[in-house]
Amino acid sequence: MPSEPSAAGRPRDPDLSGRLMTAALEEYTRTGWASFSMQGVARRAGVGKSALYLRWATKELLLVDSLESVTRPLVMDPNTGSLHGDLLEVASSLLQFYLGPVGWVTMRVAMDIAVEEPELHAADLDAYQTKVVGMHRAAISKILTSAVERGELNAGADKRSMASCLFGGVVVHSMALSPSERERACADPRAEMESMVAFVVRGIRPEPSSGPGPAVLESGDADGLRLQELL
Amino acid sequence: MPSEPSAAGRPRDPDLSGRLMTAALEEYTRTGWASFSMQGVARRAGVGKSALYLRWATKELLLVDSLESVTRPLVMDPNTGSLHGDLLEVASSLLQFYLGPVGWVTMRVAMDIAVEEPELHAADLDAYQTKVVGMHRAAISKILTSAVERGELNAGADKRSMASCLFGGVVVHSMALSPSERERACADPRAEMESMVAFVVRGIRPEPSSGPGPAVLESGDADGLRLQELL
Amino acid sequence: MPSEPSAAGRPRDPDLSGRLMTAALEEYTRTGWASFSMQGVARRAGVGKSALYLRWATKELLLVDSLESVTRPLVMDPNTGSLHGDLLEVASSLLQFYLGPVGWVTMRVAMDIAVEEPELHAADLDAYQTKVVGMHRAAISKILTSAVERGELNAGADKRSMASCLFGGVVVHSMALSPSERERACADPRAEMESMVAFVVRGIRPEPSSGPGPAVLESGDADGLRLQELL
Amino acid sequence: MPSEPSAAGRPRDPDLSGRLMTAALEEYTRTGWASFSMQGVARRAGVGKSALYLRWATKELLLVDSLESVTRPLVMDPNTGSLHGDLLEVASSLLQFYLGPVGWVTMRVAMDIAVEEPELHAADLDAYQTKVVGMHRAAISKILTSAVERGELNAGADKRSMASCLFGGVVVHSMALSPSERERACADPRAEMESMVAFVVRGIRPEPSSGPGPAVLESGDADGLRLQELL
DNA sequence: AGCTAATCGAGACGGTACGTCGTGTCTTTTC
DNA sequence: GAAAAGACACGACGTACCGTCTCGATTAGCT
Repeated sequence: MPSEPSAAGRPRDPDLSGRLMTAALEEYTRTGWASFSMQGVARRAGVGKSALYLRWATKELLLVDSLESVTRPLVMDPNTGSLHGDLLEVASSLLQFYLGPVGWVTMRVAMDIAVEEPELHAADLDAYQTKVVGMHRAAISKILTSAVERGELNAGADKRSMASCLFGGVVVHSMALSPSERERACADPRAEMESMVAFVVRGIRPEPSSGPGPAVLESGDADGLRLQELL
Repeated sequence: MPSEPSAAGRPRDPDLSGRLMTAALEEYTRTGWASFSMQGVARRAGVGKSALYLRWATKELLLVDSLESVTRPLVMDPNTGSLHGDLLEVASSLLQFYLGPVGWVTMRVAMDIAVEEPELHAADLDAYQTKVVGMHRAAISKILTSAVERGELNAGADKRSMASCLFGGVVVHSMALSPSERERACADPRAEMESMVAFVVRGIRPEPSSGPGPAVLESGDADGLRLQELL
Repeated sequence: MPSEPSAAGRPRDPDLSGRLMTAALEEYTRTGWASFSMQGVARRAGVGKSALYLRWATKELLLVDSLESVTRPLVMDPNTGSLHGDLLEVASSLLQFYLGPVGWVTMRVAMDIAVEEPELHAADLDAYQTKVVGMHRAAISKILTSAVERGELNAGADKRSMASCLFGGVVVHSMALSPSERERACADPRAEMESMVAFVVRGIRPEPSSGPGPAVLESGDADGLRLQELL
Repeated sequence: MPSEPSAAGRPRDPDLSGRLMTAALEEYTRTGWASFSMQGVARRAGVGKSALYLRWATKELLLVDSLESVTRPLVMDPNTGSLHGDLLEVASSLLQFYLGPVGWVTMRVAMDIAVEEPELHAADLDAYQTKVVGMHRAAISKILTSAVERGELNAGADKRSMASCLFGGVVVHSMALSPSERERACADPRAEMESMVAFVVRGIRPEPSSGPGPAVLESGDADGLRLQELL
């Protein structure tokens, strides 16, 4: 959604906005935020800077729009009929997303927003945080609501905490993978998420009967938490 | 802890590092990350740029050190006797940490490391990651080990997923708070974390009595996930 | 006199040329030549740039037309009966002209033409030069011709040098005046030119009685003229 | 004379100012004032823009200094013993100067000064006008003063007008030459100036005896004043 | 005491990006 | 079918900061 176009005069090139957002994402993923520049995006897209500034006043706004444009297609409304199935769907989707460059960018921008003083570009970027990251957490929340309807979850449960745990778990997991693990996760995200979803679902079940016993979690390797695994 | 000083030659001004970190914090709190510049810090401190570059190679490292220097150490060694109590201690400490500017920067740098190509700055930043996140890692490892000893957690459990969920949950929670919620969370971080920790502990308990539910679906096909092709 | 309008198609807004020239003059007087821009004129007039470029190819041409439109024609056809009187008339007219903004721009453009490579803009600008400077040329030619008829000037005289001296003298004089002298010159241009014209007329008089003086030296060698080698 | 250098800190590269001025002149003569840009000068010299802006705040000041640096060597203090000889020396020197690119530039800048609003860069550029163009006119004035001492000129003569006429005549002449005439003038500037100097000297002589007679001027061609000849 | 070696202020330097502005061309709609 | 309006590629503006560098002036410990 670039800024309001006008009626009279030469109309804007309809393809250009898309090309610019694509170029912006390429630029960002290649160089990171620190070297993300309007100049660079224009260069990469083979256009003048005016074409950019006509549509987006700052590079933040450009990046936000660009991210949104590729995030939107991520439909997060599974309906497998079970809490476990729904969460597995969403979790593996999210993992796939945050393993890709757009996911990286999304998290980094979200962080930049969190770091930024509120009075600065707050208005511009807050909407983004709500839209993109919030969307993901909202998807999980929705699944939890369905679970309440099916009786799989107490109505009074803290759905926000649950959603944060799963969402955060996925994100942190995606960041902590070694290159070889990364490859494996890309190849089969559902298998990658199976264990974590099972863990979360177990926490979600409304009323656990007491009786402790041996867990059936098949673990990962139990060699303690390496630094990379933690973060 | 600025970079290794040398033996011979004129010794460093012992006060200067402190003055520079103070100036860095003033600069950061006044203008935010976006306008945080080495030049600005030097200007504010009334020194040349060399005094900065002799101690810190990048502004990230400077800021991290500066923030660290004013942060009291987290409570990372709880011993409440129960898994729930220990995790609540750690979770609230982490929340407190990631609500403050030190936590923001820490996450930012961690993300930069995760995203960065391994060959770039790896040596520089890995040391940092170890330093800052090290205590978190040690604390969580210790808690989980204690839980295994107490029989609250199966030795073969996927500790990695559990840690990711708790850690990620706390971080995401801290990022998603509105200003007013933020204030509340700062005031009483334990209350803020109570619900999430309870949820996690429930998931951790070793053996659920009943079956895991009808979660045998093979997950349909990922309709709506055109993400990969869009990148 | 904007460039040739066409017959068919949408007719030009008859008022627009005038409005544009007015806007150009406002812009020029407000900001000076350095910040005189087509864009600024278009903005001030509230029209698109095409309306300007359809009529004037360059901002010089626009400004010249605009200035011309508000300038009364010079007195360039004197007939006082004497060479001195005629030249005084023309010289003071020229002085007046080159003291005003129209004269400035005229000289600027003339210099651009003289400096420019012949193949560049030659066609465009030659027409302009003819139009603006044409009357000066006609007037001076006529005066010199009359002087020949009256016997005040030898038919074989180097009229070119004479004209250059007078014309150049006036222009240089107009450029070298201090603000206060400028004011005085505008108030009474004839008095300002009296001395110079007298000097020129003395040189023009056909035949000096005595010898030309001891000017037979072959001029030494040009010590101190290292200019050419320095370029 | 770039702006005041400082005491402390790394000293300025002593050669750089010269290289920059050379690059500036190259740039100007190649492209004219309209396309004369700091950026272009920096590019040509292979330096950053900071090196330019450190020394000259505006491109006008840069150009002025650059011109001065090549104008200074033009020693204009002939001493042939006669008015005619002195003037011929100076006139041919000036002609040579104004036929070259530096001369073009000098005149154009002088015009820009005359055109500019007084309150703008007036302080900056006025000095230049006085220094460079004034220097040339002053040289002529000095010769005239010597002529007064030798009795070749009335003490009460309007030396300013005379200087303007000769100076202006030379400049206008240099601008009005066709390419072929230009070549001829460069080859032998004294011959080119002979006629004009003779004309001026005749005007200068203190008291003409009456008696008209046939001029000895060997004219140019007498076919009227073509436009180019006038300007 | 003289030497060596580092610190430190200061600032030059080659780069690069900022966001604004102006250029001249091009592509539409409007009359 | 030209006029008019705005999009567009291009590039300069002057400022700011980057990280490296070269200075001079300190300020120690080591011969």
